[in-house]
Amino acid sequence: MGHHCCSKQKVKRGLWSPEEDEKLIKHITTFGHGSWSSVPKLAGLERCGKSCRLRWINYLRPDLKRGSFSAQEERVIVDIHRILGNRWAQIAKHLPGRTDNEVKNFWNSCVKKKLIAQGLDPNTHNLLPSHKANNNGCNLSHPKPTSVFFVNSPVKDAASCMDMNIPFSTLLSLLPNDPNISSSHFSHDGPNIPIYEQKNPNIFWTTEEQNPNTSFMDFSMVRFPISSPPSHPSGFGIVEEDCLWSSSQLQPIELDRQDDHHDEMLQPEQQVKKPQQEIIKAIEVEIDRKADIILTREQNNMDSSFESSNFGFDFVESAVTPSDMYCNSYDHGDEFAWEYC
DNA sequence: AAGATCGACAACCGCGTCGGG
DNA sequence: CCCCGACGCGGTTGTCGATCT
Repeated sequence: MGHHCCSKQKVKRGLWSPEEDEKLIKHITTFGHGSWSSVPKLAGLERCGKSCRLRWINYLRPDLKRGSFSAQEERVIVDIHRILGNRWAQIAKHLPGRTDNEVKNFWNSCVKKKLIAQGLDPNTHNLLPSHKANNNGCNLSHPKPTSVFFVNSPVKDAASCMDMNIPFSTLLSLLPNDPNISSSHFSHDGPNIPIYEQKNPNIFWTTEEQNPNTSFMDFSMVRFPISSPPSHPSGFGIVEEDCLWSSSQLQPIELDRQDDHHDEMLQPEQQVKKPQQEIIKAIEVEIDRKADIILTREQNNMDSSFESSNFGFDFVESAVTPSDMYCNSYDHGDEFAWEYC
């Protein structure tokens, strides 16, 4: 039985033999792949085009980096995953020589387990409910730290945080349309920037007024509470999806929507109508740019203590420190450690 | 030594998107 | 505007070697 994608052909399945690899390499290096559907026939392979493509991309490509992931690569993966969720192809783009499949496998077999062992939900990068319960009030049953989360050295200077500002707008393509979410109040550190409030009482969530200890991600001037609810794997299911902010100009961009209550805060000239696809594209570009910054910083600052950063201290702190939990942080050589008690 | 289990990773499957006819 | 094929992506399954019992 052939694949549904190439039912007319007799195709072989399963692992590739060295002979098949050789044929495919020879064909592609000579002629290029062109249309993948025609590759099997031209290369003399009894495989479907899809299988050839996968074999080439994931295994035979000459620019692939083989071998296990470095600690640096691991950190990059965790950092980008925190923003993007399971968007393996996007993550892999920022790890030269690595494929989406490789990143995905590495995540599932290794990183995921590490995060769980640290009491973190691998989907949201927040503390697991069981750990929250165990750690409430620093009770006597846990006189010592129960888990330590090592993060790359935090940034202490605002300039770095500014550089590392996570594209607030980039998050939005990932967001669910959650009726429980509204932009309920605004911060005035700079331009009118909304801070969103999760209304679902079942979800752990605070606002600045409610709890002064609440952590915020600092995206340039955008203050963004990130005790993220589990409504989205990326952990950012907290912003109304139809309203975007340009990270460069910090202007809200309204998507097609009539009943939007954000209008009251916008000057008419600030309201920019754009097709959603166009905005999503722009967001993708911004994701790439920011992820490149992350990668560059990882590469440049492996040995420094307080100069390197993933997303900056605020980001990491808020990602792992719910406001109702007591946390200690301390310098741990070239890493920074959080201990939950 | 042999079978069971586990982990890593290769490969497959199904679905969404895009572009050409 | 619709259809269809190609492609890309993420989730899942399969395979195989290592380790355990």
